[in-house]
Amino acid sequence: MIAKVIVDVPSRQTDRPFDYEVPPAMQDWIEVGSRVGVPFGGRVLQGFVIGFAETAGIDAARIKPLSELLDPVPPLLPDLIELAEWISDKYCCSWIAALQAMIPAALKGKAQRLISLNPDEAEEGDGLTSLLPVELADWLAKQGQAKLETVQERFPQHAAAVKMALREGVLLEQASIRDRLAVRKVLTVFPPHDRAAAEEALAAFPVRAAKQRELLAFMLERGEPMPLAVMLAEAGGSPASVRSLVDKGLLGLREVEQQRDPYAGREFRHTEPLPLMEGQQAVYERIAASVSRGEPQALLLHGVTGSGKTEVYLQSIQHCLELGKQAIVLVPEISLTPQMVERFKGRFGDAVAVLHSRLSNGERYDEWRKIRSRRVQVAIGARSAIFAPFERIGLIIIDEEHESSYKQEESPKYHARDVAVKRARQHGAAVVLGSATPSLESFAAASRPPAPGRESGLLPMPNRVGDRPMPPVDVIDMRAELLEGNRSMFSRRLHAALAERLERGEQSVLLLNRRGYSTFVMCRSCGYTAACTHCDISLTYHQKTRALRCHYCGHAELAPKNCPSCESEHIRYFGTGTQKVEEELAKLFPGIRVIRMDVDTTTEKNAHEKLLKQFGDREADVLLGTQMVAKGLDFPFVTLVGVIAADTSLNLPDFRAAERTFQLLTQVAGRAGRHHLPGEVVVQTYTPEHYAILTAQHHDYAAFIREELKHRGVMGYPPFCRLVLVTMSHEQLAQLSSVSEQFASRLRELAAAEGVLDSLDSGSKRALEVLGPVSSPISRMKDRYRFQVVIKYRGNIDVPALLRKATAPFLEGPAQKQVLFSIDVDPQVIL
DNA sequence: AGCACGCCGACT
DNA sequence: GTCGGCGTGCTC
Repeated sequence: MIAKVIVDVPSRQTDRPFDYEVPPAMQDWIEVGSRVGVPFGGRVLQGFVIGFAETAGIDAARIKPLSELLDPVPPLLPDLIELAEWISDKYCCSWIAALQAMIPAALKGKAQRLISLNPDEAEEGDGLTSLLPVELADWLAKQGQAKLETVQERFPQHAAAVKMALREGVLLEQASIRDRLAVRKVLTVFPPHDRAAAEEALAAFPVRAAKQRELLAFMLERGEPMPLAVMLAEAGGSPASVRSLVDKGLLGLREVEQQRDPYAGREFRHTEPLPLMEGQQAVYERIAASVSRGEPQALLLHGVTGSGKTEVYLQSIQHCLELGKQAIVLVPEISLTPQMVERFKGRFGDAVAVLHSRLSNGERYDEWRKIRSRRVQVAIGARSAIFAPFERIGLIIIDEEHESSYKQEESPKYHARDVAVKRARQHGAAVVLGSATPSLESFAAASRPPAPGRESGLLPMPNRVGDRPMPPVDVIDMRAELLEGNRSMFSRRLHAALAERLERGEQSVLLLNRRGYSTFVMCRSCGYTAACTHCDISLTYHQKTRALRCHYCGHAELAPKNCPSCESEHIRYFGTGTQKVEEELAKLFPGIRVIRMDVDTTTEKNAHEKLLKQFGDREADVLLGTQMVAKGLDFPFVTLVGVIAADTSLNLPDFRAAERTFQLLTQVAGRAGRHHLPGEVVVQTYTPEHYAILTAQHHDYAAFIREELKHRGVMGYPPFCRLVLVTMSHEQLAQLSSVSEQFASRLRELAAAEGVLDSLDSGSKRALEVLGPVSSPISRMKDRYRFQVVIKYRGNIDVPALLRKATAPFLEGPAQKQVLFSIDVDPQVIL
C-alpha cells in the first residue's frame, strides 16, 4: 500500500504529494488525515496523509517506507484534507500551509535526533571501549536512548568522540518527530495503597515527626489523590516532609497528566430559551428549516444592533443538536468576550469548546481535543474555528459577518466566510451570516432573486428587543467648532455630554481609531517628518515610553528634542491618538477615571477581559479605545458614545473606507442605551455631509447601501467584480521595478490568450483587467521595496491558474535574490 | 527548507 | 596535491 503524503516543507518545489510505502504494522491504523513522520532528503519530517494508492507513480526502488505514525487518532478528517486542497487552489498558497492552519500549533511536530549504543558493537566490546569514553558509554547504556541535544549538553567535551562513533556505527542515530506539545503534568500525591499498614505506621510514628504524622493522617482521611501544591496549601508542611513519607512507601507521588480548562472553576448559570419575538420567531423557523434540509444557500441575518440575534443563534444551535449534528459559531476575536462565552456556556454547558487566540498552545490543544474526541457538539471561536474537526456539521454561524478579521492576513490568506460556505456544502450544513451592517458582497449575494421554488436568503430583523428606540446621533461639524474658536479635540457638545454623565454617575464610551499619542512628528522649520528607517511610513509618538514607534514593523526610537535634520527646536507633534485623548480627559475633568483599551494596553494575557470587567463593575467613567471598543459590548450604564474623529477611517485611500466608516459608526452607536437608560451618540467629523456619516446618523442601512453600490458600480469594485492583489517586494528597487513590469505584461499576455483580457466596462460576461504595477501605498516595509498589481475580473475565470503560470518564470534562480510574490485573493484592503 | 553533489582558492 | 567555499537541484 502506498500513502500519498504532503511533507512539511514550505517551498514551491515540494508542494505536491510524495509516495511512501505503508509498513504492514501501520496499515490498520493509518487513515486519510493521519500525521506521519517520513524520511525526506536525508532527514525525518512531519507530513500528512492525503490519500492512498495501490502502486506508486515512480520507480518502486525509490520508494521509502513511512517511519512513524504520530497519532492513534488522525488529527484531520477526509473532509478537511479535501478542504485544504480547495484552499491552496483558491487562495494560491501551499498545500502544507493550508493543512497547518487546520491543526493546533501543539501538533506542529519537529524532528529530534535520538542516539543509542549499537547492541552488536556492545557485545563485541572492543569498538565500544576504544571509541567511546567510559563515562559516556555507561551513561548511554543506562539511558538506552538519549536525545542528541542532551548528549551535547551533558558531555560537551566528547563531541568529537560522538561524531566518530556515529560514523563508525558504534552509536546509532534515529530521527523521530516530537510534538511541541506540553502535556500539562501536575505532581500529585496519592494516599497509601495499603491503608492498614499506613495506619499502623502512623501509630508507631516517632513523636518528633509531627509534621509527617499530620500529613499522613490528612491523606488517610481524604483517601483521594490530590495535587501536591493543593495538599501543602491545605495541610501545611513542606515538600521535604512529603518526600520522606514517599521514601517510606507510605504515600505515592507521581506526575499526572492534566487537561487544561481555561474555564475551570467558573460557574455558568444555566439559561433556558427565551420566548422569541415575532420577528425573531420567523427568522428562527427559516434557519431551523434550512438546518433540517441542509440547504446550500447561505442565509443573511440582517438584524439591527440589539435585535436579539444571539438568542436566535442559540435556539438554532439547539435545533441542530437535536438532529444529532454539531455546530460551529464564528465570532470576531475581539467580541469573544466573557459575556459572549457565558451565553453559550450558560445554554449548552459542557457541550461547548471555546477557541480563541488568548489561549496558550496547550489550552487550545485541549479545547481542540474535546472537539475531535466528540466530547463537545458546539465550537465557538475566531476565524480558525471554522476548521473544528467535527464529523457531522449541521450549522455554521458567522456573527458580525462583515468583520475584516475573518480574512487571514498571512498565508493562507483565506476568508472564513467563504471557507464556511465550502465546508457547509461538504457536510450538507446550513450557513447563517449575521450582521447589523452586512458587507456589500453578502448583501448583494443574498438579495439576488432566489432560484425558482426557493425562498430568499435575506432574513431581516429590523426591530430591537423590547422595541427600544435606536439612540439619537448628533453629528458635530468640527470645522464650525474651529471657526467659533474651539481648538480642543472635544466639541462643546461632547464636552457637555461627558460632564453630564460624570454628574449623573453614568458611563461613556469614546472611540478614536488611532493609537499612540501623536500620529506624526514634523519639524516646523524645515518640514522634516519622522519616518521609519525600514518602512516608508511616519512614526507615531508614544508618550509613556517617550518613543517614536512604527506601527508596521515595531521599530522604535527615542523621540528627538531637536530636529535631526536642521537641529531646530521647532519640532512638533501633530494628530491625536488615544494616549493624547486620555491625557486631555484628565486635564478637562480632574479625577475622571478612564480605561484606555487599544493594542498597547491589551497585549497581556486576559488584559482585554480584565479591562472590560473593570468597566462593567463601574470602576471607570470612560472607556476610551480604538475600534475594539465598538464590538459587542453590552453595559447597562453606558448612555453616551462619543466618536472623536469619524474621518480617520473615512479618509483612508481604500475602496472600502466608506463601508468601514458606516459599519464602525453603526456598531459603536449600538453600544449606547441598550437597557433602561436612554442613550445618546455624538459623532465629531470634518465631513458631516458624507453619505456614510449621514446614513449612519439615521441608522439607515438601506440608504447607505444604495449610495455605496452606486459608487462601487461606477468605480468598478466588488461586488461588481472580484479582486486579486499581487504584492511584489525586493531590497533593490531597480530589480523589483523590472520584474514587476515583466510580470504584469506576461499576465496580460496570458489573459489575452485565454480571451478574457477586456475592460470591465465592456458588456462581456468574462472580463479581466490588470492594473499596475504601481508602488504599494506602503512603498517600503522592513527594508524591502513594494510594488503591487491589482487584478479586477468578472465571470468564471481561473485566476489562480493564470497567476501560477504568470509567476513561474520569476521563481527560478537563487531563492534569496528572487523577488517575493505575495498573492491576496479577495483582499480586504488594497489601499 | 536542508542536505548533497559539484566546480575553483589557501593550505599541509 | 587536498580541504572546503557555498552555488544549483532534489527530496517519494
